[in-house]
Amino acid sequence: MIDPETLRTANAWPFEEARKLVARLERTGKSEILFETGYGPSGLPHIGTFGEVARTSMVRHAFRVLTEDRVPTRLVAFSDDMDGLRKVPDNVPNRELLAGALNRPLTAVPDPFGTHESFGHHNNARLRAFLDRFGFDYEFLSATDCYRSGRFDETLLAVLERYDAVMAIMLPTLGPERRQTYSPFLPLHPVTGHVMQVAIEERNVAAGTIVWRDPATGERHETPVTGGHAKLQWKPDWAMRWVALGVDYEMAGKDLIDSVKVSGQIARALGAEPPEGFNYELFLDEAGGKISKSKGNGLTIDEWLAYGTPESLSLFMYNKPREAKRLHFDVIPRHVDDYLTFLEKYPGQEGRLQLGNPVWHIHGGRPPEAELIPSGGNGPGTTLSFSMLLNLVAVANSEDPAVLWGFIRRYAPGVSPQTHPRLDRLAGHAVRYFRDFVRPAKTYRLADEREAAALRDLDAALAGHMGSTDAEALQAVVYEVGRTHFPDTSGKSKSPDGRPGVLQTWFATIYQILLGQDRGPRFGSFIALYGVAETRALIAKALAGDLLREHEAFLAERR
RNA sequence: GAGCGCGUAGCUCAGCCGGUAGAGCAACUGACUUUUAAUCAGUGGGUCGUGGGUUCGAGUCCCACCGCGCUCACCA
Repeated sequence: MIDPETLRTANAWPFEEARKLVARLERTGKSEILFETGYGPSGLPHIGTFGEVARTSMVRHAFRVLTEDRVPTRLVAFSDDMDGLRKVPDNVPNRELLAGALNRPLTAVPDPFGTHESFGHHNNARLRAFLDRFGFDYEFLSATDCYRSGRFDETLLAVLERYDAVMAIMLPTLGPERRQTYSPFLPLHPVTGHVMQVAIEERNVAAGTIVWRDPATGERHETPVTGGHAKLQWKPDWAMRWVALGVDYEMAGKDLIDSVKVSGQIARALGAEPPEGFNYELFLDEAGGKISKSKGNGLTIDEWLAYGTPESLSLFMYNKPREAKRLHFDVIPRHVDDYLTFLEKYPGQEGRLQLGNPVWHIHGGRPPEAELIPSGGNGPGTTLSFSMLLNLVAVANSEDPAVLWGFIRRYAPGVSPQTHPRLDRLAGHAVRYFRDFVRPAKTYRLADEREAAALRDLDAALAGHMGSTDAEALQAVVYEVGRTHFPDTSGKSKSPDGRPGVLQTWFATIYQILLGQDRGPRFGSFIALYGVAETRALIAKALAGDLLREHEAFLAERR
């Protein structure tokens, strides 16, 4: 139970939104609150779809807490699947199948994947699978079902009746030539099944029909506006849907600000109050420029989830929805770590701060306990950060999680995938990050004669330590070999017993030739964890030029 | 043209209901008994875009201006 005063002053944005709904409830006397998110099924669900549903769910949760769950709420994911197919998407198979179905409602277009009743049904199923994957609580609604079942009929007839008022709102928003043929109703052609964009010649309010002419044949048709024989044009459609379903809240991107305004006016013309709204900012690409679908500079949800957790993505969506934010790979590690930090801080916060903590909103008020690792003292421990993991993977120089875990355990004794399953998943993300960003950036080179001789000596010296995991002893071996081949004669560095030290060149050599990078781990520790035999094999491959060849093959394969 | 947003340390950004500016990274110093990764401790660094206003007090609220970005004006 949260203190009412704390709730009243909670100023996280989902609460600000929820308060708008409380006020609306008092105004309208409604007995439930309906949230809607829209989806256009001519494409697959994407990261924006996730963001809209996630954010709406956060508002919904804040509202439920604010009203102590005394007001029922629903979230409808509405698919605009009666929309006509405008062009053939280029990311589907059997494109010729779609080419023959242009202008037909998406639910009357064959499924190019051959798995569902129609293209619209296919994408609807993908949407639901997508939302289910994240555990969202929602009801799915199909526009086609709503139109056909008669659920929209009453409101459609109201649009017909108030046709002039709707036109008066729409016409000023249109260009001169579009004005000539504009109609809020789009009849379905009785023969071709096409969604027709034609002028309405007559309308018969009593019969509930519109009369139009087929531009191709000149034939006159009279079509009922009800029963799925006609649909509405975009903005009137949105308004009609709000009115018919009783939508109280719907977010939209900033690109839809004008549409929201116009649809709101239409909703009022139909005698209803438009829903409360919220305009979120669009995402930017790597360079802060706009995201263009054709350029493909956006980030897909799968890409995010390859390197980051779903919670980190939720955090990204929670943060500053009104600001344009860069949505690119490089923001992922930070969001993963910010999430971990918020989660760790949560239990120690007082209620007021907890309500402003993103994890409260991300987890519906019940964030899980943080996975801590021993911090040495008697304290509760600390979170192993993702940036640290990324460093450890780079140090481990391996895509094998077991090797990575070797390094993790060295840092945090007693920790394992069994005791820290979420850390294990993070380790998986770190490995992928290594593979896709760190490894490609490596540049191996061949050893020259002097370096090759040194490496051969190192190999021979290591032969006497097979099986050793003594990092210090192994480090001493590395230094001893270095002293022979790369002595520091300047006198600046010395060994503990006063002999000459080793040039940094020796270590640079090791890293550049064996690891393909300029810097690296303390090499004795690396050998201890990586294995003496494995290290010797690594040296052999380097001397044979295989590391360089393999890396070039790896790079070539990625292209 | 209309609308939305941004401008705070070298970089990326936090700054809630106004109360003398913070983090991460980078840099620098030191510790970890041998100049390397990591880790830990510490240091330096900011006219808070500009100009006004409200206020005892403004990064924070209001107005104007400058700069930057995006969106909409055809389709959903």
